[in-house]
Amino acid sequence: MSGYIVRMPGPRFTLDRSSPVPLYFQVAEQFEQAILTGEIAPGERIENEIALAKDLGLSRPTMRQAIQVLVDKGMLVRKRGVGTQVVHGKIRRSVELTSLFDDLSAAGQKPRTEVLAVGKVPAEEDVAHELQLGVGDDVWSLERLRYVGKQPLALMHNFIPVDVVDLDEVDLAKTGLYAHLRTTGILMRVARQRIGARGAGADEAARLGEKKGAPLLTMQRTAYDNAGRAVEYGRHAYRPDLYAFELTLVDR
Amino acid sequence: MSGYIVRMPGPRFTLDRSSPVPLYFQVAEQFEQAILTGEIAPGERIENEIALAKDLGLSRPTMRQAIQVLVDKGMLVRKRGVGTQVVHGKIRRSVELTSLFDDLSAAGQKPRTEVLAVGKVPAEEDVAHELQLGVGDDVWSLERLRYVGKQPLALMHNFIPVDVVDLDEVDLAKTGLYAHLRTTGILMRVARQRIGARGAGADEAARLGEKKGAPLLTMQRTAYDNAGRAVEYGRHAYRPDLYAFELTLVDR
DNA sequence: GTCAACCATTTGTCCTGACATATTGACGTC
DNA sequence: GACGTCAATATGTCAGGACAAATGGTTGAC
Repeated sequence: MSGYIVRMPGPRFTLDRSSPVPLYFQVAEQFEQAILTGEIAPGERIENEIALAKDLGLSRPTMRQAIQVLVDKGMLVRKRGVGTQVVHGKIRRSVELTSLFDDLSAAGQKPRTEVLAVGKVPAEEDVAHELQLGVGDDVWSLERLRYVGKQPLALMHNFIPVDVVDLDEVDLAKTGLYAHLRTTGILMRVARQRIGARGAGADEAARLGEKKGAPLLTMQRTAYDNAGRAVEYGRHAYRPDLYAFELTLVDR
Repeated sequence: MSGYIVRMPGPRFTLDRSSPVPLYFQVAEQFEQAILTGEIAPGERIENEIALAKDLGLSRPTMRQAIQVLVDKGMLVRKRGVGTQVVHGKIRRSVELTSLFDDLSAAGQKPRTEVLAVGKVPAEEDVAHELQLGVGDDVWSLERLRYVGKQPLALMHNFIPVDVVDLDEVDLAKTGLYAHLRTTGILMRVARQRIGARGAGADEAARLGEKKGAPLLTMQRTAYDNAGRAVEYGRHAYRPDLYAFELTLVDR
């Protein structure tokens, strides 16, 4: 035998076939836990698909689907003829379809949001173009300033078509915009982002506690729902000393 | 019947079963072409999986796999009980495991690279950490300045473990670093990136034709090969008026 | 006329089975 | 001892079938 073989005949992997959670997902979740806790070490090979499937009483396609989930997340790497092993390096969360509010909440920090302005405005040309509307059509305009502790972190400006949601009755200081959209049944499936940088304007600088011309990290995002309809367009500016985008790329 | 049904019984979809290219990939490629050329319009529903599989003489799993490729790219959206349709909005390339050189070449522009310094240096702490080496171990250090036309665009600093590749005999002014790594059999499968911004230092500013303190877009990337071994760590700075990162996020 | 229940459609999940292909190590020959 | 060949192993691809679940329209009852 070459090198050490694997543990993980799956001593405490449990499957609930009566659960509505798909089997492949149950397996993927438990594998992810085992990797994150270090129970399966980085670089370690896991057992082959067929044996794993047999151990868990699953078919090979289902087992493959479970492994694929983690491969897509960049936690596992497959090598034909060799096996599947855990990637080295600490795992970072990849960019997902969530907002900064979710990010910070998950990180255990205390984000605070100040709503600067909410209201309906006629869409300018770029907004109309991104949201697939006509120039001058009414859209919600939402400007917010986000803090972490006492530090201003991000200046966010969102535009939403008026027929998507009604923002008047929402306390956006307490609820994240994306969280609210989710509760109303708006599911965002695809988003296109553009990340760049530029110098701060005078007004931005004042809001963010920076000087005019100070470097800002910028992000523009257009999000689309299930039906391919554009539901949100946002232009945001971040203080680069407090925020950065991390992402994991996987080549397939 | 609701709405219009679909074209695309696949008049000129061709499959080559003797080709080494997987069938699902052949189908995905031709579908992608049809979408990019507008032959299948945004918002349009495509035929259901079973009918498509039958038309092309494939099994449903294979057909699903083909569609999944495009769903992962954010070009198609599936809805259970309804069907699969083309996403609205123009499709942008998502971030992939390629370098700026590839990006610009593909865009038809003429990138030029000036090699500022190549050599072996002892790894500093952060470099050693990212590359899973000891502090002081020799690594290749590669500094390059990239131009588009006469405009300096990016200042790039890469670090590569000495046992991964020999950079002495390579003309890095003509060959992209990633392209060279690929030709030597180094395949990068996973990369973790961090995108941020900061003000330019005096030396950077001079190199990039900017003023000291001017906003720069920064990217740090650590790439891992098949075996999960760290093969490259790079710290790069971009002129934000000439470059931005675009990416497509897909929620699954 | 309104609303609930039903049903057809379509994707989601899961199974069994088979063969192809890349990789690695062991064996055997020179 | 060095090198090429072969076999074992593991993932990659593909087929065909079955049932579950969500969606949206239609039908029927009130």
